[in-house]
Amino acid sequence: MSDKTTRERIVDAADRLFYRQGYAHTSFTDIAGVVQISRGNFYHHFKTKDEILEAVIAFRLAKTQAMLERWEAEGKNPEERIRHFIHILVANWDDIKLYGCPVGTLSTELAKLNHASQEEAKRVFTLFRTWLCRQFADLGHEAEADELALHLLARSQGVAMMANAFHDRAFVAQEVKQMCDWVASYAQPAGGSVKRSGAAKRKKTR
Amino acid sequence: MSDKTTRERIVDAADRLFYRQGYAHTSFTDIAGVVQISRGNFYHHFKTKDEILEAVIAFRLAKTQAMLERWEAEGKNPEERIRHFIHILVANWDDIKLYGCPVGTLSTELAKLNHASQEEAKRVFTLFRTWLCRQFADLGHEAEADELALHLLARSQGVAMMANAFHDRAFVAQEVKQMCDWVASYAQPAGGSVKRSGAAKRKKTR
DNA sequence: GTCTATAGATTGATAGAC
DNA sequence: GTCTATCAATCTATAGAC
Repeated sequence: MSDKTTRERIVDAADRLFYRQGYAHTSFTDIAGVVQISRGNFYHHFKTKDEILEAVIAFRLAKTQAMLERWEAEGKNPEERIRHFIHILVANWDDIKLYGCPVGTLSTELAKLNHASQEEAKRVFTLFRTWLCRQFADLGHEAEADELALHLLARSQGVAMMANAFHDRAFVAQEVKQMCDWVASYAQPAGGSVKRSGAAKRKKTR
Repeated sequence: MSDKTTRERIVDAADRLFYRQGYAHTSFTDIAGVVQISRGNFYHHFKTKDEILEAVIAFRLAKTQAMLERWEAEGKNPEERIRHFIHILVANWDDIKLYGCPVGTLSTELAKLNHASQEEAKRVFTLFRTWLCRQFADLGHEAEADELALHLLARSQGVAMMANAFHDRAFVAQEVKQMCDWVASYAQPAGGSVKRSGAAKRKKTR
């Protein structure tokens, strides 16, 4: 931690503060307070506040990419890999409860600000989407892979939103289980007697 | 429009601006520009910016309540009423694409600001939740009604988030159809041969 | 009820000493 | 590379004339 460059420490602090307070509401004073440098010193590392945001987004993109590659290596099969994604909701419960999903909340905030970096921020979503898409394709559902990826992305975003609004951990756990079951229904050999549609139409009785 | 009181015009303008720009990023100057009054004149109607937010939230609660009562009266049965809810995503597509869901985005912003009115803002969610809960109960699913309401609320929030991020109208239409089909599966006489999963399944021991 | 003028604090950003 | 001092703009909020 102490061997990080000042620039890295600024990005680290800004990353956390943008997540917890929002971008617009986080000031140089806030970041300086965490990093323990003077406000003037900022401008040796970044010319504008927007540049800090760009660095934070690049940082998040890199972190996300690394995480997806880790899941890719660790998961024994696509189903297990997708479950890794779904379980973010459980693993990050404490943060999501308080601040929502970092990807979704930054995306919506920048959209409202009509910020120049909004498209770049949405690329974090695209990383997940593309990765999930490939997993579903590997499960043998090439034709609908992207559609399934978007569907799962939407559901996890919705659950994160409800978690933030209602702080109901049992609901999150239940939705996580449902999503895992839904993925499992796509991991079965296709073309059999098991039918599903969209969300998860039908599942065999247990 | 022109026969509205100045106070009402302020709340109207603030409502729209808070939605499109976010609360923190909307200034008195912005609102004054829309309402066409001087900044000083604000304080004759509201003591603080927070008071404007309170009025906006109260306004949204009243609007939502009225809308739910309209759906209640217009819908011939619970299934049709719930479809009214789902179709907000289609009816408000243009706004959602640009600014997301007004309920969800205000809720997450106030959570990040740790704003005093955050709980009040979340009550809009609760209005929908309670209303949906009663519809599912009327469909004969009392035991799991609240769970189903939360599930549907989460899904619509997730779809709104994806709509805002990817601007994919076809995806929204498809998800809307899936949600309607899902509701329909609960409108069938229970205990028959139609099986559903998703939120549907019997609640397990908890 | 609406205005102008302005206070007082904070914002993002700059200049220059060390 | 870090600091202090400071600028100009903007913010919420107040005071007082009309």
